[in-house]
Amino acid sequence: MINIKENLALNTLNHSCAHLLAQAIKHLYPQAKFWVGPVISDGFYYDMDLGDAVIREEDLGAIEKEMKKLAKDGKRIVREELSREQALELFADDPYKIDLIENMEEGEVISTYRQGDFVDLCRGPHVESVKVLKFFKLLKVSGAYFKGDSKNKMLQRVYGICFENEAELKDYLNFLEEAKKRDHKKLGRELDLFMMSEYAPGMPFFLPNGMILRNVLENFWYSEHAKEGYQFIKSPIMMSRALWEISGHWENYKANMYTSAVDEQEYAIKPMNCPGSLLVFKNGFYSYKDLPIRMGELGQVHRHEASGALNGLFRVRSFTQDDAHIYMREDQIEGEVIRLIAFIERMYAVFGMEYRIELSTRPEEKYIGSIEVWDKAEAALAKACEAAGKDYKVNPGDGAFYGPKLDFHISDSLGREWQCATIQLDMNLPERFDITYVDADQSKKRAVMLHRVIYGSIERFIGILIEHYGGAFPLWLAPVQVQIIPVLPEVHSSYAQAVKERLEQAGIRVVMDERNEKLGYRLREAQMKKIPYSIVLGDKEQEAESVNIRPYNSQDQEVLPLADFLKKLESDIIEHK
RNA sequence: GCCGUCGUAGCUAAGUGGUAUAGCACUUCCAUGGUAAGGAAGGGGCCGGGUGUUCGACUCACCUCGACGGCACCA
Repeated sequence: MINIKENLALNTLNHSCAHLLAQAIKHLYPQAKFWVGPVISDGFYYDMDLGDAVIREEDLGAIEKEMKKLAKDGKRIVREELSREQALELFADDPYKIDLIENMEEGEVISTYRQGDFVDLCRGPHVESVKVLKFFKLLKVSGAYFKGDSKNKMLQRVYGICFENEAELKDYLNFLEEAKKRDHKKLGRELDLFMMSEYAPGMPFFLPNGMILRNVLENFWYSEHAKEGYQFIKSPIMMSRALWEISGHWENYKANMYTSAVDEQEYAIKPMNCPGSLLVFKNGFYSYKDLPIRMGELGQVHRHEASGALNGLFRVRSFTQDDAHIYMREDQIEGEVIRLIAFIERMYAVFGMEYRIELSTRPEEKYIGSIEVWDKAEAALAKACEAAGKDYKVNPGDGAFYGPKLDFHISDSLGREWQCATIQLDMNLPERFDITYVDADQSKKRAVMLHRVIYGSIERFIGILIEHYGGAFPLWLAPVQVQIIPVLPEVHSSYAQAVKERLEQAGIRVVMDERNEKLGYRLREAQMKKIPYSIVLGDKEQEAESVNIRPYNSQDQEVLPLADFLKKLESDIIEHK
């Protein structure tokens, strides 16, 4: 996917288009005061204060029209440089621009760009003339906090995007169309995967079809983790306040926790799985030879996320982390992380997903532990990436307060990125829970702890998969794998039933549609449900003990002996096709 | 939480100050079909919830719940 911000020509074009937007808005809403209008990866936006006026989605057409008119006029875009005093005078009636000017570094060149009757404070660069701004589209409106701070007043933001030619714009609009078609909320309803209820906002209900998908993913997860030497646990959903005080969640995370009083004791529903895992580790007694201990848990957590943050399966209040905590010696960090990177890569490859890694390092101010330990931990993560032959981008200061982390961003079939897997070193909880092992010299040593997830959250990952595959799941994941359609239900049902049982015995998820409907009608439904294989059974098939197969989204028909078809299904499923 | 939009049948939507429509789905009947919709009849609604204005509210106002697009949040 194209990143407008990183493409110099498109960046400039979009930046100029933001100015054109502001100019058009100034014409239509003369009271408008402007804050900033930067370029982003998907175009540009401009933040503004319109007083009491409100721009709605339906007003965008009129603004676009004004923009086209101005672009056609073809005014040149002229750069002017001026002194601080001149700038303050020029924007005297605009408190937002004054704010910008006053926050500029002493000695910084102050420049403006003028096009006809509109002038804006700006570093540039810009295109020569508004004439080249032809292929743009205003996309959405929203509120946005002044300076991005929720304590501040909310401004209005208009988003748009601009391209160099018609075809590129069209491609982009098609991409938006396609993304909309794949919306997991829509497909989740159409394919009966999950539902939401106003009685449990942000807490998805899995329907039978979605439950199959989920079970397949979980079973795959368990078996792959078993191969990697993981042990599995299940810790309670609800634990006493005393535990959360030890972990620090009571102090730092209480606002997002669901709590309840039981027998006059306070309890909290777990927002994270680590404390439960730590209790299990402490329940044992480990020698240096036992480490690393890899302790996995598909743990359901609840977090009271802000109402406005909820979004289908992507952001929920109840979700299941495919969590694991690895307890080890300091000298094992690098090897363990290398192993994890390979493991994560293997898991994602099954879904045909590429990924890139970001390394987040020690925060500037709020962090625990010594700089030496941080440096060591960061170096271990970086070294592991290098040893694994993986490029990574450093996010300075973006680590958690308790340790540095590696984040994995996967890209789906539309090129959109999602942060899923994460590997986090934790220098905090082992202290708080006094996690130790016995070393070779009989002394107690502090164990190092790693948190990691691969799917991230099962719910969210399912949402991503739905959009990634557009609801057309590969055979091994599909809730229904084969739809059997007897040509004449009354005549061919017994053969169809025999085929169904044969497939079921082999563990294939199969349904039969013996409704009294036309063949074309039933076939159409099977296609709309995106079932990988529709098989049609009539006289010919019955006589030859064969099946007539039509794969999803294909016009092709193939006739195979039943036994061959079954063999093909079984091997494809094993290979996660 | 904030800004904006929205909430009518299982789904997608239309609609008006006088208790409501369509398509798909569903049920029944007819049609007995070979690769994307055969025909007919029928059932189905606290018009998200509450309060108010009104002779009368699905429609107007206010409150509330929920959803969606962003913002903030995602230690």
